[in-house]
Amino acid sequence: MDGIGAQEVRLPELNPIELWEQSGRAQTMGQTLFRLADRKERGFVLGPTHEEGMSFLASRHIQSYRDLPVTLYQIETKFRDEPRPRGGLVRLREFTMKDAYSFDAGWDALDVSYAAAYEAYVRIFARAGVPVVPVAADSGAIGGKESQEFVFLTDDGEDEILLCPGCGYAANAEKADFSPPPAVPAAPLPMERIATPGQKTIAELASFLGIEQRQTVKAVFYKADGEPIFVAIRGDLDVNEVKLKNALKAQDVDPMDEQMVKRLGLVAGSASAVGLTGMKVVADPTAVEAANLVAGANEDGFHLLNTNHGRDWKADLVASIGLARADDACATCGSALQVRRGMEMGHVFKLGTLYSESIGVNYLDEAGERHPCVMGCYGIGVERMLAAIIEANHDANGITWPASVAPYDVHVVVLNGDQEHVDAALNELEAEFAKAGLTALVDDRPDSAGIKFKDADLLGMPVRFTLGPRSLEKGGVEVRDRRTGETNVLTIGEAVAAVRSAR
RNA sequence: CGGGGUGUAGCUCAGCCUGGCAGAGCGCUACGUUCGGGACGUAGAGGCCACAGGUUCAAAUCCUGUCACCCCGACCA
Repeated sequence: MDGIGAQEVRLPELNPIELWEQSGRAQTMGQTLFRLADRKERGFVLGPTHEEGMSFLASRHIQSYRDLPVTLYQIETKFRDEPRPRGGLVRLREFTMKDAYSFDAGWDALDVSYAAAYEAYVRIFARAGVPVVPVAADSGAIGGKESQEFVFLTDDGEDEILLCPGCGYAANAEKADFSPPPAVPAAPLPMERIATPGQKTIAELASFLGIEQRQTVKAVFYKADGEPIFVAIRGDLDVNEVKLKNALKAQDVDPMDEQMVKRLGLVAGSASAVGLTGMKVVADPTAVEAANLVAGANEDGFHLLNTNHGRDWKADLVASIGLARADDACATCGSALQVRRGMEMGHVFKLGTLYSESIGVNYLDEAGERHPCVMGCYGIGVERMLAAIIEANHDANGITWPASVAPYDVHVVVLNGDQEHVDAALNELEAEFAKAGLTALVDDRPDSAGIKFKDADLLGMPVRFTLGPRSLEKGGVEVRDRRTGETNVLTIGEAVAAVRSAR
């Protein structure tokens, strides 16, 4: 971060609620905000992220285009009342985030700051020994125009990632574009009502009629911010709820509950938009473009042959809301997409002027005109990254920390430390560490050597020094590389110098 | 919030089905031996069986409720 000219700061965790009302997120973040009140009943929130705070800080200092660009960052605790904390360090109510925010004069300038942060992230993950894949992502509750996640691929991950082996396209399933299989070409035929007793699912219906699933329309019911939504999508596809939410510009999209389905008189298993009134109809292009699709007749046990959009029904909104799956065609090059699971390590966003407008971060340009700053924000989950570092750097005996992120440079196992000459050598060693600016974890417990060696392996500092009567006889300390097991006996001075130069 | 699971010694767990003395391994304490890749012997200490009710002659065990934690879904770094 410092390397790209970012400035470290530290913001309060305790924020007045007014700041969050100003940005509108007191409402939009809803339940995930930890709220509290002081003795005078003034409202506060514990910061779940710091777009508001950073914008407020920036608004006090940025006046002219000459003040820009500015990137501020901090490494600080965030609080989120998560619906379900889980997985040890993977999802916490209280976690540490490295969060950075850039302020620029215009979108082109943001692209430069964004690219710099992006490149810095690539270097950070490489140095920490965590293999990540940058993927296109949905920006979720943070908002903004464009965003990319850095994803650590692991079967334990919470996210589904689609990867294109052909062109390198990579995206979170929430966001992923793809080309649905083509429709079966046909000229429109007259609509026809037929009996389909007991056929509830698309698979049943298709095999009952001897047609392909892509020759049907699937009806799915949702509730978007309390409003009923009827979704029509070709039978061979599933709905991506994130895309649906974005298309509707809704805050919350959930599958419709049974009471609501009943109240609205919807016939699950035989529903369609033909003749439907009283609710908004959202259609995927696949349902609109194909001809002669089989749809529900809105009567249990009956379906309609040859329904056609425009003639028989009409969508209020047409938007791509299909969920990409393994083996779907890449939208760019047509190759079959692959699916992997992954864990989100970091996320970079082009925020735009969302917060600079609501909080009031403005600058005067060369012409003396006032504009809101164009912002970007960049986060890394520290605990989550810790989990990934260990996942990516361990062997059967324990952790194998990359030197760049090891808690200590050296693990010193002291044997027979009660012997005077061993103790004297240890004092000398510690003095050398101090002089060299190295940190050491010294194990001088009166336990057996085996226990201490096992613990050293488990904790996994990159280098282990063994200091005892036997090593001193051989001329100093035994130096052992945690990963390779390579062992040498060196003098105290040589050993410390070797670690220092390797760091 | 919906679904599933678990709460017993410091830790990991058995015991619960089929009610009847509170258990094991590890750890801990003492002594002796051992001592550079998780040693051994002997002797010990250690419990409101999550909590609150109920059933019963008798409850860790059966029933009801509460709480906490873990796992699966919606949220995200």
